[in-house]
Amino acid sequence: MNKDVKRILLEDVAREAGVSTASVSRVLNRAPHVSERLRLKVETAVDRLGYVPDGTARALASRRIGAIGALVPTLDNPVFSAMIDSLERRLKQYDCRLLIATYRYSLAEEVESLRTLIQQGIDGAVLIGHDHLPATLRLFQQYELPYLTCWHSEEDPDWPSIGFDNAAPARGLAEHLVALGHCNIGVVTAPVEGNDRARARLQGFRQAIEAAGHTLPDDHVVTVEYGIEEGAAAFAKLMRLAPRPTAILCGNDVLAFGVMFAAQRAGIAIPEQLSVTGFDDLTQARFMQPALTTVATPADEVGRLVADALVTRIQGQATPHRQVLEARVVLRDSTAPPRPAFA
Amino acid sequence: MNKDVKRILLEDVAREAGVSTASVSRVLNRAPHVSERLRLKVETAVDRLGYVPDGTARALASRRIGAIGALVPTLDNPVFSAMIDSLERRLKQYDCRLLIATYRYSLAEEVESLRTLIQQGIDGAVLIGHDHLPATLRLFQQYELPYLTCWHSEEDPDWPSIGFDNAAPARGLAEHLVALGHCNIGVVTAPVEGNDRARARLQGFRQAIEAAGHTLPDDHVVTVEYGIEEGAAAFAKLMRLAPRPTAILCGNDVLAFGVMFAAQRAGIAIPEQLSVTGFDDLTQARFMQPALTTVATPADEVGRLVADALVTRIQGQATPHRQVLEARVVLRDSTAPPRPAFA
DNA sequence: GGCAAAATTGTAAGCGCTTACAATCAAGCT
DNA sequence: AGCTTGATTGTAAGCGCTTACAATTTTGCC
Repeated sequence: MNKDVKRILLEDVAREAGVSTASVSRVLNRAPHVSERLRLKVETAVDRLGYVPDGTARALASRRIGAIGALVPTLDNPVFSAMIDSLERRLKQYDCRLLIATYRYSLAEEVESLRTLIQQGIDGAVLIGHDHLPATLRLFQQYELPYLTCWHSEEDPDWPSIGFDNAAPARGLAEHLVALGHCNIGVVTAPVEGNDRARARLQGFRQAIEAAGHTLPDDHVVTVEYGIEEGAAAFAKLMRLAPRPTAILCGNDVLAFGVMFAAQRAGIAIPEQLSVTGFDDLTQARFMQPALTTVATPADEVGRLVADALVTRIQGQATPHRQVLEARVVLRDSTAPPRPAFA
Repeated sequence: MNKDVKRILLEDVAREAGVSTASVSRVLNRAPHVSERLRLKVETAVDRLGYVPDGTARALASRRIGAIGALVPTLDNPVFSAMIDSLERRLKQYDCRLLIATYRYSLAEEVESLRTLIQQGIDGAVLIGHDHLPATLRLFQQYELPYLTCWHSEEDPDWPSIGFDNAAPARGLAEHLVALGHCNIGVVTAPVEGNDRARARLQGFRQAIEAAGHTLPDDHVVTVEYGIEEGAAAFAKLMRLAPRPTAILCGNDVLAFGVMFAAQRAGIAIPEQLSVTGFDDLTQARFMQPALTTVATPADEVGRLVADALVTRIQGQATPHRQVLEARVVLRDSTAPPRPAFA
């Protein structure tokens, strides 16, 4: 928007059409009680003049922005970029734009980013996960802003959500390993602080292992940042244990890829000598050698539903407080019974 | 922003501080000619009241938005999400937000998205690549909006750019294959229409091959959409040729992954029986078995520099019309001399 | 100390649109 | 025909901030 361009204003359209500015505004905003004749006159004038409404003035006068904010830990993670991608496409259908802010898994930065977004103007916001600072909630309340969380399924009156259960499929994965006969299982997890998804998955792993009468000692749980290298490093650490774990549960696919690559390099055969599982079902997972057993997360669906629900809420209508989608275990070829007493 | 919240206005701050609204505004906007005493009074009042300025009003009055738009083909591609990620982080340092719109490689949709962004308010925009419709340029000119393109290095007075040469490293890759002794080379490319990067890479491949006195027949060039599956399908198609190519140049890493996976599945050894190259150097590339020879693209650097340059331009200062960064061939283990007369 | 120039602060007019409310008009009744 | 009712359109007051311009204060200098 430039100050020295002589722009065509709503007022000009009104003059051209021989009607009041209010009428033009009504036509433009599809208000009820507008006669066909008026609409026609205005529409003719609009494209004769090539009028383009000014979004900032509209926002100020109407207290509506036409944009929502999305706060994600990072776009580097394909599950988030996939979700954002589908969210953005859907929002477009509602003439709603998308403001993105990342916070590198720092909840404090999340609050700050949210504050900025609100201040600059958004009609609503979506957050990832269930872990947030109290200040985040307060901002939403203070500004009476519609909001949603996603990617988890916690029941919480403060946080409406659209997501899936992270613990259950994690449990499923671990039960699968236990059923195959594994009793010495290692876990690679992302840092759980401020990351309820990672925490839920870890808990799911642990529950299933302990329910089967085995244990998950502290030294069998390796926490690393997100990344293939990090997964590889975690593998190395777990392989120093004696006896070596016969299976490794990973908090996400990327860590699993790292484990698999490192195992390959170390000459450890998957799944014969080591079973490995992931979580997310990135496209790559099916193509790994062997294909990775993991959990399929509905990234596209989450994005789409979040768009629908948030827009609905912004329009003042209610939407379900909690929508739980399915995240299903996908058994492939990276898991097998442990090798009989080799380790 | 909600209509029924009784919000604290700049006027309230002015009253509380016992100064005029103009003074408050000046302090808030770090204007020159403000005494220390005034600043102190205002700042005290601001945090006593917990005042938060209204972005929409500010935007309307000042004709500045505090946001830039980014138009990308898709966020599904990790190189773009990485670039956007770094762009967003850098913009945050300038107190500038990021609006994202995707257009699924449809230039017509790109124009429409840009129009929407402009209409709703942005201070500038960044586009991917050099291929755009004339209407896109016209929008920028009509609104006198600062803009930038990235991810390419074409010299063009209409399109300032920050990127890298796509053709040169592609040529480098092909020359490398030729030097190894390959003379029957296949190419897998993304659709080149509206995608100058893909086109430049393809041209680079062709130039090097023909410069070496070989040919690149039409049936040796397979065009597929982005995706691992698509890469695998392209592999299958190329392997139906007789004699089979001894090397495959891929337009990007993801296609190369697809080729590699399919080759593995087909029992064709890389690089012994088939050399493969990618483009982008995604993290995965180094971890493939064998590690993928590819081209490292400076996604983070592009994001950072785009933020810097765009903000500078928005402030009315000039920046270089064209910045060419380095995209370097990374030789790894997926290429080798062709097997002596086996095919 | 007195005056011009520079620095600081205040006044008030917008920025371009929406919308409450008032005014007008057509239609339906008795 | 006269009145009520509801649909349509117009009037004009903001939305909350910035900034040109005017007013005021301070500073520098002779």
